[in-house]
Amino acid sequence: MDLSFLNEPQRQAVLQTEGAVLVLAGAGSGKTRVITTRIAYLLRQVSADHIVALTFTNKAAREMLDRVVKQVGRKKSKGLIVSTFHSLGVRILRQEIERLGYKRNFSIYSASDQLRLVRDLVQGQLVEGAAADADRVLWLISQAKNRLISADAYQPAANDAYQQLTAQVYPQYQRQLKACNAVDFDDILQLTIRLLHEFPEVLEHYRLRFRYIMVDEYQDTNVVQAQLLKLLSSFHHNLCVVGDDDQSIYGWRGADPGNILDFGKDFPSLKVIKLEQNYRSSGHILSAANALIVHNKDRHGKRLWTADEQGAPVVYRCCDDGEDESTVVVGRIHSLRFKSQLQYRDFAILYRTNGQSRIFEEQLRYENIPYVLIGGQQFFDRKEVKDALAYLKVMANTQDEVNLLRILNYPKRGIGETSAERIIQASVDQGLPLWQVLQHPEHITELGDKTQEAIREFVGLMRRYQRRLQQGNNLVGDVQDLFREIKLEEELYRQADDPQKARRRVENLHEVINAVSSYVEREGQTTLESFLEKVSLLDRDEPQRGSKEEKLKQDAVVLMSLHSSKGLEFPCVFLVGLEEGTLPHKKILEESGDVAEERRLCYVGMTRARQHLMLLSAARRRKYGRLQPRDASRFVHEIPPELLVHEDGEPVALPAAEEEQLASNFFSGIKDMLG
DNA sequence: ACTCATGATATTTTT
DNA sequence: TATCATGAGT
Repeated sequence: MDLSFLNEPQRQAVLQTEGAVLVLAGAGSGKTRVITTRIAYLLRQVSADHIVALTFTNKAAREMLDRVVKQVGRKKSKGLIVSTFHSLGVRILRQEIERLGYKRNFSIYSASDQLRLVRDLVQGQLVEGAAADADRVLWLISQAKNRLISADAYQPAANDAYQQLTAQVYPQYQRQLKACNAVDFDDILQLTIRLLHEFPEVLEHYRLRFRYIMVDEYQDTNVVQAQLLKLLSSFHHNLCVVGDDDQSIYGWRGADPGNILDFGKDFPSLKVIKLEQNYRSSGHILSAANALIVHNKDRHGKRLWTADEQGAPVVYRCCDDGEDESTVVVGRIHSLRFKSQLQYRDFAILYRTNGQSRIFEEQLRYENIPYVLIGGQQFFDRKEVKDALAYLKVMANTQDEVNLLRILNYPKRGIGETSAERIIQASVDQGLPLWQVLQHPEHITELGDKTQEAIREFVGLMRRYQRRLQQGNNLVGDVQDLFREIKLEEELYRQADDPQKARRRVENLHEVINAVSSYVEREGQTTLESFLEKVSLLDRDEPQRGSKEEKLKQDAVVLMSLHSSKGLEFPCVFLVGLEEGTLPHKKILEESGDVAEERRLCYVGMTRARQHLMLLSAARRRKYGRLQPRDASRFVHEIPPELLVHEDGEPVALPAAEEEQLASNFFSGIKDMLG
């Protein structure tokens, strides 16, 4: 096998197939290439179904699989598992979950489904000192699950009212989920672990099968995932993890950088390989990034280098205010686009919080520059989308009471809140699931004739479509007919105050149908269940309209948060809002004090840049309507001045030389067009 | 059941 | 400043 296209450490990482291996892969060091080549190399010795590669996003998984298929062909890669942790978990659960008392058609609850459940539970509780704050409770439950703390084992701190409330709600929440035959995101991993722990034959099956395990972005794993890996690799012990401790930016979500720092403790015979040669950024950019990250303690320690040129210097500029900052950035985009022959899509504006995008959007729109915004409110979080999906979810799992209640009277069909209350009461009294109770509205006393009729009609509708969908020969058509019959579109027009908004919502509704349609086309799958599973695992990168992937293809300036920029690269990056209180963020300074993670975030942003990197801050900024003075971020000061060109508020207009260059490029462009 | 006004609140968000 | 959730009023 030809490995000459790899550098020495890369080659080592590929060839070291046995035992525990930690590949410390710096930003832009070609780690995806290493992983895919490693898989290809393994495939020469073992069959595909003994190899599993885990990633964090579906997109990464898809890309990885594509590349492997390209290298070794479809036939040899058949049976290879390349998936996210969660997909692997669901796969195991669909097979084995009945052992834990769930049914195989369990639903996966989204954040909003969860929130609805918790809200109802919290309302029933009144703990002193805790306002009924479902968000916070849900967050605490999730944190607990991420640490593998079960409902019974949860120990609230005596002085924390929220934790006490959580202690009350957590077990109830878990019971409710089970009653709905539903699992939440954290459960997917948690329950998988439970299966492996409690049923040795299940563990035996998988640990025997998985002879070689590889993990990407290992710095982002949490305790549960680390444990899962330990279990799965406990027979063959061939576990290769790839990651970069300097890019660990999801600590707040339960990711434990300790996993990558202490990996050797669990695997004493560990081989460590460092990939430090960078193939992405210019020398200046790497020097500045290295200079920043050395301020962190507790790291494996890496120094990125490049064989390429030093390139353009990294520029820092302190602007007057936010407005000024946006003008400078947009002005620079204009000039660089001509000077360096860049397209719009080669520029990225990165910020700490999504709220910072607005001012740049305004400026870009004013200058007629196309842009795409990544992040913010997600497609599947929109109300109209959730409502539409709720119908489908209930058809797939009639025990899904959260969604059943959501659609019971939407669109309005004459089952008001009081009626709903009575139905719920009846369900509790009779000890039957809601769906059962609804089958016989006449058994519920106190329900008016009209309401009973409405319920009968609703149930009839649901069963009719359930039957159609189960036949499964026209998924798209069935969904379309359903939405038409319940008049969802009309409802959207009726609700909205302005027609603009309504049209946008209807469009989103159509996108749901498109999503079904493109899913059927792509996967050749036609069951409702499999579609819902895909959607629930938040495969937002499914190349449908509005996805991150699709957006990045257009020729438009990209705006996004630092978090969502990880894994991407751009010829030219603007890192904006480099101020104390924003990056590092105020909340961090006040609460966890984990400045190191903020520094890593800044580092991630800087290392996205290939040729041009500009850091910006503003001396004053409008915040919540008030103009506040701001200090430049400590991170700016941590980069030695000789690695950074400090550019002070000189006029935004182009210097004459650039003007000239611009004109000459313009003319040569015209010449090209004329042939 | 729907509208309107008030006030609290304002990180990041791979699955 | 913008948004959203909540509660009073129609």
